[in-house]
Amino acid sequence: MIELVARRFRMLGEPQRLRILRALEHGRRTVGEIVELLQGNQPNISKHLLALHAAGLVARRREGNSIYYSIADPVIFRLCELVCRSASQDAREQLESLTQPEAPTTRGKR
Amino acid sequence: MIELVARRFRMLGEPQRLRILRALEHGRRTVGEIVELLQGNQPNISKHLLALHAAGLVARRREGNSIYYSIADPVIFRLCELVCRSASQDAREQLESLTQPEAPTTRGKR
DNA sequence: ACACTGTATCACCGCATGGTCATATAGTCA
DNA sequence: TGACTATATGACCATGCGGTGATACAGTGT
Repeated sequence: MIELVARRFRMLGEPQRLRILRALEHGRRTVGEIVELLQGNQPNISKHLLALHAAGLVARRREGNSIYYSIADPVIFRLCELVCRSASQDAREQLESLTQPEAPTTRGKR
Repeated sequence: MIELVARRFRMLGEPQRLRILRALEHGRRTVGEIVELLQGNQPNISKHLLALHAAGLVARRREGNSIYYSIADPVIFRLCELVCRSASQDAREQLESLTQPEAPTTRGKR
């Protein structure tokens, strides 16, 4: 169980994959489109897409000669939003504690 | 930005770290307590705790000779719950599609 | 100062994984 | 069938990272 959850998180733990998911946020895209969009090289993108597909995060559909990928599990974006918010807040606090070393607040001591 | 988010996800992408976080879910614990609880070896646990601390996910407080770690960012558990739900649902669907290869439903084709 | 406990650090190994190039495969069209 | 496009696969390298044992460091009590 824990292993499964960890695998999912690991899937989201690569910047390139996050970029790919973001590229799919507003609709399906073919491999080629994503490659061009991210300025990546084709085998790399393809590999990541296959991994995401194996993890059940994206769906895959052949159409003619191309293959369209799309988000299969929208929960992804909620996850990213949560992490994003929390991370940016964290960064802000760290900045504060750097600029004003004296901070007798309750929630410091990180 | 994306790099930061990815780093957070990667932090959650190791089973051992998830176990550590779970051990902290209901309150702070010392390193030794966690080591004993997870049957791990001390340097390993210590390393993970330091990493989690550097990532801002756990807080750290010295008390006498021991060091207490605690959850710094409860959003972690919301993340885990979301992933957990989605993962288990996914697993269920995969099972279904294995047992009944004929599934003319709308949401198949994964 | 010494012994003792708890935690962190160092050095090392092994492995999983991302990036990349070359190449294979599937599909389309003539 | 053959040429062409789109995607996947294989082989390879480099590297990041987790696990582990030995050891250093910090705090406490005597």
